[in-house]
Amino acid sequence: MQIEQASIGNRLLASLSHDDFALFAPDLVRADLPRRALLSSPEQSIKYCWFPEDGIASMVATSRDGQETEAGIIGREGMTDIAIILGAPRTPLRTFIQIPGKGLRIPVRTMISAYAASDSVRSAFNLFAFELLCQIAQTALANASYSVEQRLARWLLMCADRLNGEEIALTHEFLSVMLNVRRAGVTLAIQSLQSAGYLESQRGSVRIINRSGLEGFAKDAYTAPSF
Amino acid sequence: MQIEQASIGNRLLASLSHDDFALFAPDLVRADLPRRALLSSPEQSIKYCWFPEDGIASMVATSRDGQETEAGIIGREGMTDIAIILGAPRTPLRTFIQIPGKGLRIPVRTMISAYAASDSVRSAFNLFAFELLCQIAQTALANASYSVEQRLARWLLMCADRLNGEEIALTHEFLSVMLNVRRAGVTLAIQSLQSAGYLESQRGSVRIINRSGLEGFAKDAYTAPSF
DNA sequence: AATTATTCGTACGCAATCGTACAGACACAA
DNA sequence: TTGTGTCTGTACGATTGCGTACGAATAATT
Repeated sequence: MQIEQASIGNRLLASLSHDDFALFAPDLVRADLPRRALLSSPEQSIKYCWFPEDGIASMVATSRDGQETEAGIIGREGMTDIAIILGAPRTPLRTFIQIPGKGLRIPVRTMISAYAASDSVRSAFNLFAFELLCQIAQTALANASYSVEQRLARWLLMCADRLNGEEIALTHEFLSVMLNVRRAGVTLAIQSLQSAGYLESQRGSVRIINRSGLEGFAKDAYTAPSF
Repeated sequence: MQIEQASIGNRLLASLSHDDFALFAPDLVRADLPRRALLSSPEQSIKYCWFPEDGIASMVATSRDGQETEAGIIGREGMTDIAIILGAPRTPLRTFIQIPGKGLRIPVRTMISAYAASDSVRSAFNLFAFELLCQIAQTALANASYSVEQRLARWLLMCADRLNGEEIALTHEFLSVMLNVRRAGVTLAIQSLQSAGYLESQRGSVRIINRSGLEGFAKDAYTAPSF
């Protein structure tokens, strides 16, 4: 009944040693991650950490006046709510499912004790925390320096890195919130990338058809992930 | 000859227990932090972690095509090169001194072993790492959502939080690099904040004279620090 | 099949910011 | 004092992206 490590699609969990994994296994539960599922928010205390196996979670920075922008995304390479392992009881960041999929969840308490119990768990998770920090810093750079089209290109590439296909199921409206630009701006940007031959798009979905071209267009807004 | 904890102006170090501090004390060296001093960069491996006591260090995200934007700042509330404690051998972020001051440095090796040796050191430093992550996420939000004037206001407030006076010695040119805007844009923004009565500025320096007014102007671009 | 809700394409004027340039003000050194 | 370099104020057109709005296309529902 317990989940076997070999069956796990999340790379962070899969990379753990057998002994380390045993700290998690008894409390791991696999579950679907439906679109818009709220995994954590500033208002409520965190119950579970999630390890996505498919789909993408989005970390969003918000301000009281209603602004919100995506700071980073998390897929099968990582985990949600890094706040927990870093010892913060709450987080100012909202995390929710952007592209549905499935994943494994574990109670916060188990997460904390596993982190405390093993040096190697700590180092694996700390490293992911730092990767996340760097990703967020890149987002800050991209938001300040690059055009809407380039930021969109970056975003699509980062999504594709974390998914199985090159098909990304999202509406323009949704993308506009992530990038903090007009919905109409997304439409134009997608058209532009499409007419350059990098994408195909239908209602509610975008497909990358020329990945290297898209990378070239995004320039240094996008840097390939280290995982 | 060893530095006494009571004499320390860095809050992260000062907050450690006596025993924890003893892990650092033998290798701590106080030194000046002159303007533009490079504390770490992607190209070279990190030798020391720094604990500023006065002055401000800036973490900058860069891309090969020459864009650079500040992701976050570090003053006496924290330490530079969080990468070290999170186990990353290198960092994509450049850290350098923006406002000169002084601080304490410690060899990376000592830092790592102190982190490994004590649960309470770990939790103090992890918490700072998370605060930094949140600060960077806020920067990403600010860059995407707020005007140059508001971003400038945020930045000045964050600096003032980490300094002793309300005097901030920086040129427009320098600020323009931090915020990734035109130098002329900074001049206009400063004039605007000045004519609203929030600031005084002279060549090479800005002084906040109405802090609460400035906070009101910055709106939710700025959130007061938790330290 | 008809109706309703979502999503997308497109348009328009407007505001913010850019890139660039140049001259005046100030600071420091010779 | 005079010169030299740095810093700041200002200008102007160009460009990007915004806010808004409306209709058309596509899905979902009755």
